[in-house]
Amino acid sequence: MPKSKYDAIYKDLKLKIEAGDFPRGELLPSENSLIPVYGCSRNTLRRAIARLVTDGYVQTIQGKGVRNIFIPVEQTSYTIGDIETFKESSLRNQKNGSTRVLRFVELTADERVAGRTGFPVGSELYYIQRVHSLDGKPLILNHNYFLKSAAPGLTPEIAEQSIYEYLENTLHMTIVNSKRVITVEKITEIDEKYLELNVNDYNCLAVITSHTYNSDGVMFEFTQSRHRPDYFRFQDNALRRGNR
Amino acid sequence: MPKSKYDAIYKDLKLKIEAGDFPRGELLPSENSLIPVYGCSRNTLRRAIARLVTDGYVQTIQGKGVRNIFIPVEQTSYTIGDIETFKESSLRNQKNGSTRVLRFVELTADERVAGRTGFPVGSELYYIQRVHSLDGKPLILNHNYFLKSAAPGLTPEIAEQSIYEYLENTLHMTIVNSKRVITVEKITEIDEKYLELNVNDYNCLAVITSHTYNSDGVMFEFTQSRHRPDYFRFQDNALRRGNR
DNA sequence: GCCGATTTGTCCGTATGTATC
DNA sequence: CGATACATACGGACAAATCGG
Repeated sequence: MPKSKYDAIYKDLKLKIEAGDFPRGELLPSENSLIPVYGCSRNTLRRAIARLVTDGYVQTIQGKGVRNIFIPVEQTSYTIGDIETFKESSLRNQKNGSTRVLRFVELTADERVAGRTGFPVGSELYYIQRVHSLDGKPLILNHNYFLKSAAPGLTPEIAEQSIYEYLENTLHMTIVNSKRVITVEKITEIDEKYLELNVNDYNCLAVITSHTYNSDGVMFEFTQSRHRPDYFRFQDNALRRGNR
Repeated sequence: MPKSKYDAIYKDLKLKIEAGDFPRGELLPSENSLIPVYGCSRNTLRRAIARLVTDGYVQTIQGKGVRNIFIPVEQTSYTIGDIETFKESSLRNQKNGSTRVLRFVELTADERVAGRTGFPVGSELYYIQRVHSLDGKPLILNHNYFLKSAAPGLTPEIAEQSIYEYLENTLHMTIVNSKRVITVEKITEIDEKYLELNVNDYNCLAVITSHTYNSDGVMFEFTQSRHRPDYFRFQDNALRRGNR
């Protein structure tokens, strides 16, 4: 359900582009010709197009038009500049995702935990360790830390389903943004065990470290996601802004 | 030099935030109070703020205000959602970057090259192999393919300086966007040799594969950047758009 | 090279909706 | 409930780039 007019236009254009309704590499109909089609103002249409630009679907050239540069990509990619839960990603890829909870404990942040996560010393936290599998193959080992005061009532049962669903739908929390860092790290014995890896094969893996914020401005989650290197794929569309 | 009014406001607010002029975690002055400060319309101010949101500097909450969520980060990070050249990155980090050209050849894309790069079979290409070092330490091994028709006149001398500077300032090409994929791959003998790695230590590295487009809509560059795993850092700020 | 038509980029003012307090 | 703050939407004006005659 589109939450606004420009969002509806954005989604419609996106679908049409994905469906190949516009020739690849060519220009889309001009803004002025699309305005009557959608019955909107120019600003509204331009807002929809701006989103397509950041998605890497089109590029705009002043004086010429809007070029379709969409290329169908591997659907198996893990994430694309948006916050997406494992469950959402599984559904999008029409795969059979499953989650196993390895550990579920409550703890108080000491110096060591505080330094690692960024939570203040003394914070009451949930620490959850989970393995995400796709079609039965373990792909991701997750270490989650949730601030208990912001995400109260978490249980192992919820962790096995979807924590974000619980936070958003039951607690009505609004998740806003997530600062992520991707690095490559050495494999630990825990990784080796739960991701069924062999040091003699790959001896490192991809790690996504993220600090996630809600609309109260509190960092309520720290997560370290450890990904099997042979299945890890992270996509991005970068724009050149330069100093011009 | 700001290229527009909203860009000037964006840069000014960004600097003020980085300088700590606004209390961290608190709300910025409201839009209405900033409008007279900058002498602009509300739309223009909101456009500047929208950029700060995508940068992860602030978050906006309807009915409340704009919260400063800036956290100073490691400057050593390689890249942040923008296309940045190695030279620009070195300067930003105030490091002493240097580039060594290992190979510089012209070739015609055969089946194998075409499949790997995405250029059509028969394309005339430059193939350039380079090592980027920071403070004398080799960090990145680059395999660049440039479309000769779009980037004519490349030389090893240019490749040792900055190819993008040549493309943008001399050829007046406008670089628009770059589709990137990050993966983790096994080390090859070439990596081992030029990045001074040891298989017994790390046996894989971070790989950024990118397809870059100019304003003519032609993919003129394919590049594979192979990064030392112990120095690789990729930052990102993801926004939760969900389905709400 | 100039001119005019087309197309995107920037900016403004206003009105209305919605969430917070 | 009212005041405040951000979100959406509209319409208009002018600038800047592109392209064809």
